[in-house]
Parts: sequence; structure tokens; C-alpha cells
Amino acid sequence: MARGPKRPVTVHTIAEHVGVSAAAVSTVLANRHVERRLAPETVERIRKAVQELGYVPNMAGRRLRVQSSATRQIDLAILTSFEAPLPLVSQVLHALQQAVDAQTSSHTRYAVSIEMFHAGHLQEKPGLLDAHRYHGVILTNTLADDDDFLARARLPYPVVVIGRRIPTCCCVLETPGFVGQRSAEVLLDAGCRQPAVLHGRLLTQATAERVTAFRRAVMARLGREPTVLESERLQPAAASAALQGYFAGGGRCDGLFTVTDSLAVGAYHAIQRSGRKIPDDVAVVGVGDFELAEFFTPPLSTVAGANEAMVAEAVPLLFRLLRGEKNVPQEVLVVPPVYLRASTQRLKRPRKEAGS
Amino acid sequence: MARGPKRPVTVHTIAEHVGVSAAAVSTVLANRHVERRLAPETVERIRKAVQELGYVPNMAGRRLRVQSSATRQIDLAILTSFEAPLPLVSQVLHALQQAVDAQTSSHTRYAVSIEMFHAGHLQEKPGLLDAHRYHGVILTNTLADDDDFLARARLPYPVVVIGRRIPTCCCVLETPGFVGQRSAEVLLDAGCRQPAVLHGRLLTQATAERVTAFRRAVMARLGREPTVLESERLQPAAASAALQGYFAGGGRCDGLFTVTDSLAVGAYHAIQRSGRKIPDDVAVVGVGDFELAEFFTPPLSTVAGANEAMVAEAVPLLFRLLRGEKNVPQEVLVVPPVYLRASTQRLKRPRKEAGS
DNA sequence: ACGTTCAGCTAAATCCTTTTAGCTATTTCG
DNA sequence: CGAAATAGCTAAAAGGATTTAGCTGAACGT
Repeated sequence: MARGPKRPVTVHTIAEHVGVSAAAVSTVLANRHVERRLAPETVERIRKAVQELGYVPNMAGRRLRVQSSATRQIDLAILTSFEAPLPLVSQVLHALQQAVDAQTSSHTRYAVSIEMFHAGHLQEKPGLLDAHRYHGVILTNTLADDDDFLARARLPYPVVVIGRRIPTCCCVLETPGFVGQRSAEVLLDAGCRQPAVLHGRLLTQATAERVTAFRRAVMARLGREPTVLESERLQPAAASAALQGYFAGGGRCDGLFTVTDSLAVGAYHAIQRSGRKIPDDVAVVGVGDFELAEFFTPPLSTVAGANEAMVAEAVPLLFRLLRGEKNVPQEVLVVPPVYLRASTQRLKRPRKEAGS
Repeated sequence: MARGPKRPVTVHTIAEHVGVSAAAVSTVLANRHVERRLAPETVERIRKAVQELGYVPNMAGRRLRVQSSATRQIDLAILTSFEAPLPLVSQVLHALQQAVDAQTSSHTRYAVSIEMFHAGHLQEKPGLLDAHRYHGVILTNTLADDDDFLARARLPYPVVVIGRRIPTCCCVLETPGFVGQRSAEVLLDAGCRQPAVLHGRLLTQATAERVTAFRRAVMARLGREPTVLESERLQPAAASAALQGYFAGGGRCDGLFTVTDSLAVGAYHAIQRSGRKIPDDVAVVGVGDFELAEFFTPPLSTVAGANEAMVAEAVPLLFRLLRGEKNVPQEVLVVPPVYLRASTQRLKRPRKEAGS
């Protein structure tokens, strides 16, 4: 009841309620009533009112008063979707925090915050269009709907987008087509004749690109489409279930491309549970965004995983925008590193294909 | 040069520089010069000055003015160390964000931020003692030095600590001794006679407890200490290196407890590379904080991994503190779930020990 | 010539908190 | 008793940005 939607409880509300001045309330809130000689009984009454009225301090007011003269605070945010895998966000966070630590001085302080939205519903995120929340933002893991929203509504602060191309923002992304094409080549070169691709139901621009380019490349070399498998979510369990379902229905495949690394974890599980061997029965190629690929049994070949490189580009870009530089590139393309490991190195030599 | 340490550039600075009023500058910054009929030439001059003087908006000022009447913003933070593994932080973030989404209304908005410090150097984190940064904080992955600091300096806002017991704060932690004891039992029951424990060089209170309790339990049952192996860092690569070093030096072990799950990834790698089989040559028991344990080959038995449960306790606790509730528990103990999987289920029956 | 409209701008209020200087009434001291 | 000290409190300013109401001068209409 004390929290009516009317107006927030301020120190003045409390002061009025108790019958003292706002200064007295502030003094008590800061626990400085002893040095400022407030009567213990008054302190108690103020404390009680604070509690009863449900006072919540207004940090903007405090900050304005307290820190103003010297430090200036710069608020940066990482915007990501709930549904997205976390390693990328972690990498961005680490890189940003490190940059921020380097730039922090006695008169400039940074605050890095992470904000999450539901994939595809970025526009429902409250406060996104307010000019008073962030100095700058790194945005990642968006879906097509979010993209549309961003293209329409210009955000009132500098934005760097990772993994997606958006006309109105500064973007960092993997070279389009590269990953899909390369993964197809790796599988086909290993002798696969029945390649498949496994992706999550929600496709980001990057993962959609990977799938499309893979299909195109397989089509070009084999003259037919690869199998396309869809996992409900990106978690290993979902991926495993999707693949097990495919095998159970008599599906076949001798080479698999998984478009994110969490899918590869589940795929290994399903393949090995079905009695198939990697790489001899099924070669697997995936994405090495997280450091795990090397530790799979057998070690996973990866054709993507430009996260580190993208983050390394994105963070300095954000600072350039913050500084108000004019000639900041609108788009930075990154070529992911390729690691060939045991998961695609078959003991039996690939049979020569007709027409190759 | 425009950024002298004297005083920040404000709208007034710019106004004076251009020879207009602060209101005009504000109008231009908000891109409302058309509807407010500023002369295009004036707009241009203001824009130029903004650029030249390196204006950085003061968000506190903006927020104070703009959002005051209706919304109040509540700033929450997750404080964690750079060196810590990320899954826990991710879980906290998700849980907090979900709680926050549920509580957000037209007149209350939350901002969740993540702040990182260097393990053991929490007190060097600037702004931690300021009362004007956070309404509340969830703190995790601290080391002993950070603990001392927290016990001395009371933070001027509600704090919930995860995984550590600190006298002055509200804490959520796994039941002390449980994990170490239980993991020892699991290995010994599987017939291990040469148990070992692998931990990272930096020990948090929780991991230190696990190691100690494990040693105590092994001592009690076997009458001798287990081998204690230390990995430089928590990453799989470091864990693998530590174990390979031990094997290379002729070290033996037939049962291993890894105190974090990333260490288990490296341990599997090293064990299998050395030609040993899990669980027959070496049984392994670990921690299931991250959903991966089930997908190891063979699936990893876990005796810890109370992260989810701890997070589920910590988040509501923070909100209770924020609401100013009086009878909030000082300490919540959580019992981790135990999952016995293939990594500790040997085909050969354990030999009966003398005296059991 | 005078009222009206409009372009182009400004003064001042407001948001909330904290701190400084200072006020009043009471007590203490000489 | 008068002066000084003290306890206990308050008024007011400051901090930065935004917005509302309103001002000035020029153009326009009659």
C-alpha cells in the first residue's frame, strides 16, 4: 500500500511524515547521525518511517549530488538474448571489462552492464529507446525480427552489433558464406556422401548463413541437397534428441556439420550412443567458439569460431564511436580460423567420386 | 585536450562556447531542433561544439530529470571475479533477470549489471563503497582476501554472497563438508585404493572445503592421505597438463575427484591420452554445475553442483533484503544433488577391503 | 499604423539527494 | 547573571539535463 503508483517516496516524503527536514532523513540514511548529533529518538522515528513507507533511494539523485564534481560515469551495456549461448557474451564481457579497466581513471569511471531480451522481441525491451540509460551498447544474438526493429528505430546511443548486418549500425560479423562453404568442403573431402547439417530452431543471421552456404556448397559438389536437421533448442540434450530421432526413423548420414558448438556436444552423444564411430561412420565438423572442441573424444574439427576475433574488433569500435570519431567503419568482416582435428580424419581413404 | 581533469563538459559549457542557452544545446542533443524551430545554422554550430569539446552526457542528470515522475530505477549488480568460471555467473544472471522481469512494472524498472574484480583484490574495485551505485548486489567467486575485506568494510547496500560464509552478509552456500565426504565415499565404494583430488591453484572457500573434507574422509577410511594435485588454472588445458605431468612422473591413481567441472574435462583428456580407461583404471567423480557431465564419455558422476539450488535461494533473498525485511536468514545451506553415472561404475567388483 | 502570427531563442522550474552554514533553545561555566 | 558552548535541528545551494512558458523582433495582413 505504501507503494502506490502515484509518486515515489523521497526523502521529503519521509521528512514530512516524521515532521523533520529532508536533511535529517538524509543524515540518517547515510548513517551519519552520530557525528551530526541527531537525537536518538529522532533517528528511530526516521528509521521507522523509511521502513514503513518503503523508501527506495533514487540513485540518479545521489550520483548527481555526490560524484558530480570529479568523476564522470560512463554506462556501457551488452545486450543479448536469453535464448543465446553464453560463451560469446562472456567473451564480450571480459574484453569490455578489460578495455574499461584500462581506460578508467580518477575522473572517468565505467559501468558495464548486461541486459537480456527475449530473442525476436527486442522491441519489447523497456527503456531501449531512452537516451538516459546507456552511453553505448554492444548488441549480439539478435533474430530477424530484432533486426527489422533496429533498422527502423535508431537507438539514441552508439551501438556495435556482433554477428549480424544491420544497415544503421556499426557491425562486426564473420565473412558471409565462408563457414558453410568450408565445412561442406571438409566433410566432402573426407569422403562423405550423405552430409547433414544440424541447427537450432531459432536461427540467427550468422547461423542461417552457415546453413544456407553449406546447402549451396553440397548442392554444387554432389548435385543434391544435404539433410537438414533441426534441434528444438541449442542445448546438448535437445541436439542429441533431434539426432536420435533421425537415426531411429532410419535416417542416414556419414558427415555432420553442427552450426553451434553446444549442438556438437549433443551430436557426439547421439552418434556414439547409436553405435556409430566418429569419424569413420560419421565425420563431424563444428564450431570452436568455446575452448571445448579440442577436448572432445575424438577432438572436433572446427571451421568457425570467430568469436574471439569479432570481440577483439567490436570493443575498440565501440570506444571509437564513444569518442565521436567520424570515420568509423560501418562493417568489419572477420575470417574464422579453421582447425582440422580427428573428427574428420578418416582412416579409410575417401573413395574417389565420379566426376571429380 | 578538451578533456582536462578540471570539470566535465556540460550543456552549459557548450552553450557558453557557442553563445546560446543550455536549453538550445539540450534541444539539439535530443534531435528535437526541428519541432522546436532552432535555426539550422545554430544547430550546426552546436553540433560542432559538442564534437570539439568532447561532450559526454551525464546520465544521472538526464535520468533525474526525465524518468523521475513515473518510473524508479533499481540497480542490481552481480559481482564476480575475472578468474572465475562463468557458468555460475550466467546462472545468476538468468535467474536475476527472470525475477526482475517479473517485478518490472510501469513504475519500477530494474537494471542488472555485471561487475568484475580480480580475485583476491576486491577491495581495489573502485566505487564499491559508494552508496550511490547499487541498490543491491549478489557477490560470488571471492577468495579469502576478499572475505577479510568484506568482513571489515560493511557495504552500504544489501549483499547476498554465494558460496562463501561471511559474518556480516547474507550467505548461501553448499553444506560444508558434504561434497568432499561424499565424493570420497563414491570413489572408495567403487573400490579405489589410490584416490587423488585435483584442484585449481586459487581456492575459493567452497573448493577448499571440498578438498579438505575429501582428505579427511579418505584418511578416515584408508588411514592415509589422498594424492593432492594442483592445476595452475581451472581451464581444461591446465588440468590436463597437471595430470599428464603426474602420470609422466610415475604417479599413480585409480580414483580422481575434480573439484570443478572444467577440471574434469581436462582430466578425462589426460587419463584417456595416457591409455587408461575410465572407470576401470581410474574412476572419476566431479561437479555437475554445468550441464555437461551427462555428455562426457563415459558420463561423469557428480557429487556437487548446487549452483542451481544456490541461485534459486540467493535471488529471492536479495529481493527480501531490498524490501527491507527484517528477519532474513543470515545463512542458507544447500545440499547438492548426487548423480552416479558410468564414470564410477566399474565392471570388476571392488575388492573387499581389510577391516570393512 | 496596428494587431497578429511566427521564427528563434531563453529563463526558470523541476527531478532527488547531500552537505554546508547557520539558527534556536538549552546547558554550562566564570 | 551574562557569555560561551553545545545539542539538535533546518534552510538553501549545488549538481546536470530537460521542458514549459514566454519573450523579442520581424514579417504579414488589413
